[in-house]
Amino acid sequence: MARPVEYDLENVLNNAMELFWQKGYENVSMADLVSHTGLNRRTMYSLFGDKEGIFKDALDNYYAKRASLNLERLRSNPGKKGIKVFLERFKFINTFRGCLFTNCMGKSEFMKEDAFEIPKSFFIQLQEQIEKNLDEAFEMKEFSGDSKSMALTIITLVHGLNVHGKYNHSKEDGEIIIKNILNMIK
Amino acid sequence: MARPVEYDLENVLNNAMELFWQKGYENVSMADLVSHTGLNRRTMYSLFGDKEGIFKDALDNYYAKRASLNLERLRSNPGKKGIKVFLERFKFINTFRGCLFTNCMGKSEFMKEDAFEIPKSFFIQLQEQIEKNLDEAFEMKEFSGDSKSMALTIITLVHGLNVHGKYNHSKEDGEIIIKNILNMIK
DNA sequence: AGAGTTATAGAATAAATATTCTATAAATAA
DNA sequence: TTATTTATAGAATATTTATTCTATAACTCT
Repeated sequence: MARPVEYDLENVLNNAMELFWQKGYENVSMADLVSHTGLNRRTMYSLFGDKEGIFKDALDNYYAKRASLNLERLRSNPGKKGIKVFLERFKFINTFRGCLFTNCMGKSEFMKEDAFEIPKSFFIQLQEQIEKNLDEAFEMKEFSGDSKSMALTIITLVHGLNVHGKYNHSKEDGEIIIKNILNMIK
Repeated sequence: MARPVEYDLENVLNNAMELFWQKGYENVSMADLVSHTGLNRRTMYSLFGDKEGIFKDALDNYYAKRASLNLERLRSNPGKKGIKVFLERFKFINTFRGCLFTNCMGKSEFMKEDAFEIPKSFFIQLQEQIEKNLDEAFEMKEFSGDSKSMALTIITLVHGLNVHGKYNHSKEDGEIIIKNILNMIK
């Protein structure tokens, strides 16, 4: 019926996500988005409405394609194993650019926007899932202690790891902390 | 010799700092700075050069007036006591706006700028001082373990606390983590 | 008092950047 | 084929926001 699209939405969102991740919302211009996604300026607006629309869809994409994998890793490996698998992904993070979600907290008034619900609910789910894994670990005699408090400590260390990595580009530090966390679970 | 100033530099820097802290570098306009500092536009430029100059001086001010106090608390209270005093300040943070330094990582290319040295060296000093306090704690039989690894874990939890507080405005969470850290030192 | 110096006020300018507009192109269904 | 629909290209416009300019004010030293 109409001219077929030349872009791949998947690709467009991934490229936009990378830009926002690398530079932060306010430091990405529409010109950047146009040149890095290859998408036409006008098409951009008709697809996403405005810059904030692109941003929100990029966050959705990040959740769907990356962040939610962390939940999956925990769910599909019950008990301590899941936490180990989850944490070990951080060893392969070598760009030290932190977490897209957390980096975006710099966006003006972000915490009051709808889009903030995406990261917020993700971290709530993540913490709950870690707690669930710790409860399973308790059943499996791998852990004894307060699973709620330990889950909170773990999620805090994960946040901290993302920040520390930006100040100190040391791969060993990540490994040490991951090892320490796993040692705390016993 | 010349017309006397009407502003108070101390105040100007504090107000600028508050703005950058609250909104992030790119979301603060010169108009904001002018209206919130009460300083004249032109005077602003002659004092600081440009917006980045104001930002850099605000970071210096933050270090001099606030951040460095954390080092002092650790230094003046040897051993575990210092870590306790240092951590307990976080109980009184109820605005959940995170750490000015870390929030600024959203500034474009911040990590490649000179100003980045201010927070970077601060966190290095902080981690070293925590390690020193742990070594003292060891001498005082308050702690036995790897002070290097424990200092790294503590600094990471402090970073994490700042991030977690943004997602979850719970005062109890901070207290739980602080309690947990102190329990780890034994 | 008057010259010299720096501060202030707010308008004017300049630069960056989000958004819209004017064509034109490529497809399909009738 | 032709009408219709949506995509693309890139220029044009809007807006926002950093920076500079033109006066004018307030002080001190001679």
